[in-house]
Amino acid sequence: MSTRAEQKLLTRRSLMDAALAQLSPDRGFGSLSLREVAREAGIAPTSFYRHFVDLDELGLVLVDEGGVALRQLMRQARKRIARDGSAISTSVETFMEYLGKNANLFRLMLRERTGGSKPFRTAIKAEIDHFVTELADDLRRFAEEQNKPLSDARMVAEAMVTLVFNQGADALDATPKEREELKVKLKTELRMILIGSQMMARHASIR
Amino acid sequence: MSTRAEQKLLTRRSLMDAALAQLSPDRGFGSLSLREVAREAGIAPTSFYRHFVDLDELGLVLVDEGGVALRQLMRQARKRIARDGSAISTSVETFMEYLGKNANLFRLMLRERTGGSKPFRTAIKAEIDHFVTELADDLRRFAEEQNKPLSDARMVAEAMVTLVFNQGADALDATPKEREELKVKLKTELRMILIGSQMMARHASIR
DNA sequence: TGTACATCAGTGAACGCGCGTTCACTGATGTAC
DNA sequence: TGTACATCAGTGAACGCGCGTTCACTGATGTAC
Repeated sequence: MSTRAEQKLLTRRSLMDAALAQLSPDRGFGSLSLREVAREAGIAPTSFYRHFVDLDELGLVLVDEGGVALRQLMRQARKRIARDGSAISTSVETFMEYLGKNANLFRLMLRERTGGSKPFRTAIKAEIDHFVTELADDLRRFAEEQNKPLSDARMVAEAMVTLVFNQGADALDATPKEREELKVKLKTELRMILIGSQMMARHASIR
Repeated sequence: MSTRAEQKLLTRRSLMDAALAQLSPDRGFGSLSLREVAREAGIAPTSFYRHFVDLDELGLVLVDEGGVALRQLMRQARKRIARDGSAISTSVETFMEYLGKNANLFRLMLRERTGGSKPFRTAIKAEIDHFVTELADDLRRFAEEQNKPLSDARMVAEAMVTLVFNQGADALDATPKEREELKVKLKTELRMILIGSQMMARHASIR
């Protein structure tokens, strides 16, 4: 690849990093300004337009990256579960690890899920939906392997993802100690849902 | 009360209503401007300062109103459960009814819970926390009455509230048909958690 | 390899706009006597 | 009840500011021959 094109990609990346860097518990993507992002990236405001038509376009690319992170997370969790067992505990640990490594990327996904512009919400919903679908598949597979049928796998997956993402948002702003408590709580809650679903399946099959 | 003071209260109310009216799936409280709110309320921008020091102060008053709505909701649900039984189903129905009647008030609570300024998040968290505490009390009481002990009542209440609020946020922007599906899903998920908790309590007591 | 031309990422000046906030004001309402 | 004064909700002009966006430009990099 030519030097010029490489340089362009580097600048593009620094714009995206600049936007991510400005996110915080107090500041959502919607409160960023183009000038601010360009300033943080070290380029003139007008140069921004060489890379994106507006801030929203940049945001959507970040959401794509968030989706990639989610898929990586899912793959990593599967690998570890295959090795260590303990699906719930391992999943929660893996999730929290990814959360720490990509704090602002997750912050974007968690916060703009509600409250962003329409294309934003749609894009994030699509990523999460994909995640839920994969989780539901896994749940069905585990249920079959262990011969413990469960009821409404998709619903179970949705509820689990809702709880994980919400506690994840809390974990982002929590102290390490609080984070550990959140993990314990999260694992317990996920277990409740799983057991509840198994009981409902058993009860339904007896009828 | 004198005419002047009454009029002032009316203006204050119309400022609050104006702010609420501007909220939508696309627009959070953070994107409102003082001038916009004053315009919508039909007063000069400068008159705003006769009522609030800034928009955030107005927002916090709205959060208080949200808290009041939550407590009303809780009281109403208790009354209906006492009459009709079916705690989960009745609670979900009552919640959705309140959601419809105070859409933008709930939108504020649901969205600014993450993403608003610090005092905002703190105030909303306090309201939700109160709600969770009351729910946990109810859950314990029901468990005792029905002689079906449950494990970690507070955790159960938190998980339930998380699910209810998240689906509530979705319900706000859903068609009536989707809303009905959300209700069914929500009831099933809450049942899973409750049953799961009961099973965990039983298992723990056997040991 | 050297030369002449094309491309294009990044620039700086300039624009109009809505914003939050200040200030001195107005005139209706309220109060004291 | 009537009069003189005080209060204060609402006003309109004015301010400085950061914003997004346009435009014609520069000069290094890339390409054709």
